[in-house]
Amino acid sequence: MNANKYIKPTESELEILQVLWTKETASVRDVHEELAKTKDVGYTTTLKLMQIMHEKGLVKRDDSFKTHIYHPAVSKEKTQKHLLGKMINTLFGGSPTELVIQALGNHKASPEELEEIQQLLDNLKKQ
Amino acid sequence: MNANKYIKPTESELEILQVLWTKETASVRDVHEELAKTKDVGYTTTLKLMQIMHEKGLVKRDDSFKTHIYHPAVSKEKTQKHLLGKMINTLFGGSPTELVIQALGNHKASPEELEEIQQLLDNLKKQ
DNA sequence: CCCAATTTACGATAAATTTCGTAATAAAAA
DNA sequence: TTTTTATTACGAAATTTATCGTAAATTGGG
Repeated sequence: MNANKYIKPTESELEILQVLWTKETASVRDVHEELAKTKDVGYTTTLKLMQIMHEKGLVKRDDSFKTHIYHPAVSKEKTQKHLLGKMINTLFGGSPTELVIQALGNHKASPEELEEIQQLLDNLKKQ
Repeated sequence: MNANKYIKPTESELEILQVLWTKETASVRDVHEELAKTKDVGYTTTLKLMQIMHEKGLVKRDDSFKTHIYHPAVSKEKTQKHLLGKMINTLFGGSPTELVIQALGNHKASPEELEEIQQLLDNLKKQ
């Protein structure tokens, strides 16, 4: 039996996942150099975090070479869904609509994006 | 001079703010009884958290009576905006549209709510 | 006034997260 | 082979967050 319990990534772990979702595959150094662009942090800190993420099952790795190669073990979509759901509950009183309105009201979207949302909305209305 | 720096509420602090935003004004006991409905936690824990929130400037209080009366010092809207913005950046690659699509796709909304979003969308398109 | 009940203050501990130093290991270069 | 460099492993410290027990203060009822 696989418990398969959802593990909530911490703030720092999310930053690392972001990099891995983009690169799909990366060494600790790859990830660290990416993080170092926007953050002042030591190499071994990133290493340690990625090791912990491996223990938690947030990432997989190929350690058949000296330089281990990591890749995400949780999908971006599932993680987005979980954390979004949580935010809707703790910050928007359980109303996804309230969140959508805030998001659209406060953050600019291009006409193309608005059209994309329109189509999704049309689909939802049909059902 | 007032630094006026944004303070990110922790998970627990957000739960308390939720209550205060709804009740507008509340004693520690009021808040605690609300939290206790869904959470197993001691009274002094809630008290301590609210005291810390007061130090941080997240809540204000009237302590001219024995039972102190608290109320939020940060608005729901501003807090939503901040945390939503952060989530858009760290989890949705900076695209509010991606977030909206996730939210609408994964969380049911009523026809009335869809209509509300439609109207907002129409307004945004006009500009 | 005195007692019981409620509330705040305070401090200590626990738990989770982040940080990094040092040593061991492996690989590459000289 | 010897030396240098890069990487991982490990453990400990620092930081942040959450928890609660105990004591002091305040209030209202008897």
